[in-house]
Amino acid sequence: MTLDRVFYALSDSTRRDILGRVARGPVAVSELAKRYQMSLPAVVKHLGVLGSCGLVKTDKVGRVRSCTLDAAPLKAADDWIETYRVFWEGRFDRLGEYLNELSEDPAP
Amino acid sequence: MTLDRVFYALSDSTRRDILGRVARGPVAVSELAKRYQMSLPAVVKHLGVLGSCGLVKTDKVGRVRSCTLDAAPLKAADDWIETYRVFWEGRFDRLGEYLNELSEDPAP
DNA sequence: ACTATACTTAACCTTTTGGTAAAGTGTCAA
DNA sequence: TTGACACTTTACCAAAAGGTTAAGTATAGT
Repeated sequence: MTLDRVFYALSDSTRRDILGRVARGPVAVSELAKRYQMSLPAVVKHLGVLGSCGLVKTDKVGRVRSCTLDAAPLKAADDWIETYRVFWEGRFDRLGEYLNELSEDPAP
Repeated sequence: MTLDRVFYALSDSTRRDILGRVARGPVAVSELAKRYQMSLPAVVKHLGVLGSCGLVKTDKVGRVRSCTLDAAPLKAADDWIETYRVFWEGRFDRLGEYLNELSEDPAP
């Protein structure tokens, strides 16, 4: 599922850092790569992970590929986590309604 | 980092489904395993992933191990995602303050 | 004591991930 | 036109992930 890949993309600190950087505005791939102690192809692979779940869009003009953030998939991730908010907020008076939101499906 | 493991734990639909189940109350391992088309050791491995990042606590009494939800790590994940909320809500009037929240550190 | 239950552990297998190095391609600029 | 730059592609590697089966251990019930 898409949600799988979004959460997976977020499970690496380099990729989260990349999101932090592209959130500030378009960045070139090589510019981005300077921030990390790894080869450029490695950074490109991380961008591939972020791109395949839609978190980062790229646009190549000339020889420069610019990367920008698309936060829409983060909303999907947030919506999923949101269901559990009552548990860490301790609003057990609202627990019932939240439990009803949780699916009762047999298997995934 | 812990956040790595939390997001990683959430990147699998079986594990997310397990969270949905334990949220409803304590469940035994074998009871849980009945829901999935995989062997019991496979389910135990998923529980290991969920346990190692703190999302699921277990308590063995007799020969039965009961699993319960601990949503605290979800709050950490939510806090991270929350920083980006402005991007999918399109509140670009507030963009500036959110950008300041994003860390400016050189490398992770 | 015997047996079924509920895990637990171990060994193994395949695929995916995250990285590398090195060579190739396309574009800009002097 | 020549060279530097910005990727891009390819081939490779080690480790981790997700699953399997099979055997082992501890407890509960008869």
